[in-house]
Amino acid sequence: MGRWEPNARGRLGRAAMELYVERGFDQTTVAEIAEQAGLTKRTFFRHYADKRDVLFAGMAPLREVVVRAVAEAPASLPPFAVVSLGLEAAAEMIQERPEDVKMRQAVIDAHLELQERELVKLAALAADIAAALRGRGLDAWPARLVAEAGMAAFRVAFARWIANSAEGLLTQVVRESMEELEATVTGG
Amino acid sequence: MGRWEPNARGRLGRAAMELYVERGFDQTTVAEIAEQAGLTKRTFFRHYADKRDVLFAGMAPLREVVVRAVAEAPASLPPFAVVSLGLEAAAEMIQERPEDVKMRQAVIDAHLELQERELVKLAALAADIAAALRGRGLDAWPARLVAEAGMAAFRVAFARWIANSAEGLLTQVVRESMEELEATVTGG
DNA sequence: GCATCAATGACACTTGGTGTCATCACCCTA
DNA sequence: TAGGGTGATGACACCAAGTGTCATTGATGC
Repeated sequence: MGRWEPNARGRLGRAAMELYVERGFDQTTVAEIAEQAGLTKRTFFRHYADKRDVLFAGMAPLREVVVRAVAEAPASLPPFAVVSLGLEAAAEMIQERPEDVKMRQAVIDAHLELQERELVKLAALAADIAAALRGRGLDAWPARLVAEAGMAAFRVAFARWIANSAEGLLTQVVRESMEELEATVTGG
Repeated sequence: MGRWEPNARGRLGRAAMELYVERGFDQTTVAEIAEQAGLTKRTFFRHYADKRDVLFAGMAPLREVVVRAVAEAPASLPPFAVVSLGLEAAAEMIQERPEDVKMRQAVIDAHLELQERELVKLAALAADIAAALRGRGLDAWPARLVAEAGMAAFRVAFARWIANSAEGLLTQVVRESMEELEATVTGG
């Protein structure tokens, strides 16, 4: 038993999510989050960079999974197929907890400032993918191009999956989105 | 001669840009901007939603140009070609003042919070394009998909144009980026 | 001249976020 | 077993972004 209750970060994160869902993101102050977690405002900012960071702290493992999938994809695969593989791996991870994901997304979709943060995080993910592609020998600009285009397809697939609960597995929607992109860009 | 100097909004915008360039975005307070423009902090927020808004207020005409180009494109053109046309129209507009654009972009690239805002603005532009495509009879999800993919190619082209001053006309870089996307997605 | 209106100023207030120092439990070592 | 780090937290002051509200002021229309 420590002087402090264990898992301060986890308590803060849970308290924040509860309040964000209950009363909305901007009707929640950091002081309230900290109080609910039995801590102080200052301590909140020691665990999370800012109020929005709570919603996006879980993306780190996602990045690892995607980058590994891209790096370990068969050398014979064309770049776009490699990106597709990586993003399907992400989809697999995401769809493990559909309810949590959808609740989180509802909070994000209700606040522009959270969508801003979401977009930079996804852009960072695209940059990671591009770096992994460069590691496979692809030139910098083509790598970035195919990574960003893949992320675009992924974003649309994710939105579609969120919007339509009967949509099935996210991996499947992502794969379809990739194929549809290929078809429509080719001249469909 | 009014009680107040004319063009308060313009003065605020110019003052803000000067200070952002001179000393950096977050070393500039709204009070300083207002003072330099001969106004008060409160008046700044009557003309701009927030400190970042100054950098993105000029995007409205861009949206109009792109949406019109998409709406008026020949009916026979496939969707991706239509998006390409729209974004080339945007490129044409942007490349009219290369120095201003590059200075503005240098400020944005130096601050993550500004990149956040840039990404939502571009996402909004993609949403506008998707809406224009729906107006041409395309279904919602494919419209969004091709609009987002086109914006991805545009973003990469723009970054490439900014990074390489000898790159020539932005319209040309955008067109090449679109073609490269098509080639690489098809299986290059 | 007089009422109205739009733009600005003045001012208080909330909140996010940071800097700084004190405190307290735990651990290691002599 | 005493004592000195160490790391996490609390306490507190502080700055700057952004908002609500009311007063002021010049222009405009009647």
